[in-house]
Amino acid sequence: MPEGPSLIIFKEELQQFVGKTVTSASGSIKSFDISMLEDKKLKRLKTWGKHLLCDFGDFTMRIHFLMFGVYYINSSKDKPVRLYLEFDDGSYVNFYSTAHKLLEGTIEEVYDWKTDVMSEEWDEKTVAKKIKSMSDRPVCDVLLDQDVFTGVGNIIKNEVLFLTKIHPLTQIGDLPPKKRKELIETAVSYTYDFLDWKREGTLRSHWQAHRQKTCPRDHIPFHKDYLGENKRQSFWCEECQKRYE
DNA sequence: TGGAATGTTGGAAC
DNA sequence: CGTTCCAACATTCC
Repeated sequence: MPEGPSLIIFKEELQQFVGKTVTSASGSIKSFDISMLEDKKLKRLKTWGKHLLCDFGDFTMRIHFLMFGVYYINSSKDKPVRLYLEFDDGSYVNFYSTAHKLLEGTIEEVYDWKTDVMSEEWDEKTVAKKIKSMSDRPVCDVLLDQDVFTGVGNIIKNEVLFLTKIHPLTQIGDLPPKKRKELIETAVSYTYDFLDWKREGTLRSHWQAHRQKTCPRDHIPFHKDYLGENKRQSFWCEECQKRYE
């Protein structure tokens, strides 16, 4: 389900549990002992890209929603529960199809928010510098690299490449400096647009390339293929998206 | 109705 | 031992 902006919304919706203490915890998680969460107070929630970080003081639980992750607040659905948490005021939350991991120590040591597109600490220079050492990687891969564009997912990738008129297989090193800057800035601005549209419930109607059949600029058919390291679905227009070489 | 999809991980294989 | 590959996870939509 989620790319970075959705995690911001998740964090807001789950904020009601911050400051409350877990009275009961169960589920099908195998990566750690769920009973560790009992009697622990949820101190704060943070996000790093697509990671939801639940700070319990001594440790942090990282939740990843993968493709189909979802949660239900004060309600359930008829599927196996990955994690059920009940709090001291009787409220509860169920997580389904999520991946959980326990992180010891402080999360500040583990995560760098300078690359997190949705973070206040996001820093263009840091990203520009990282990209410099990746000259032979195609842009479609670099945009999905969570250590470079933390929080960007496949939809954002397709839309950003369309907006910047860059062919997905263009290598980073072949982009003129001005274009490279535009790529970075558009990744951020589009991600904020994504968040606004997600809140409005109008995200899909704003897709110009992702899952589209025809280029809205010149009305010729989009190309669709599975590109890059992870063979992710790419939609692009051979006419208006330039392949720099 | 089967296959693909807003994603990542961990372990096998090489 | 480093890298690459692939199954696994799980649900909804077309």
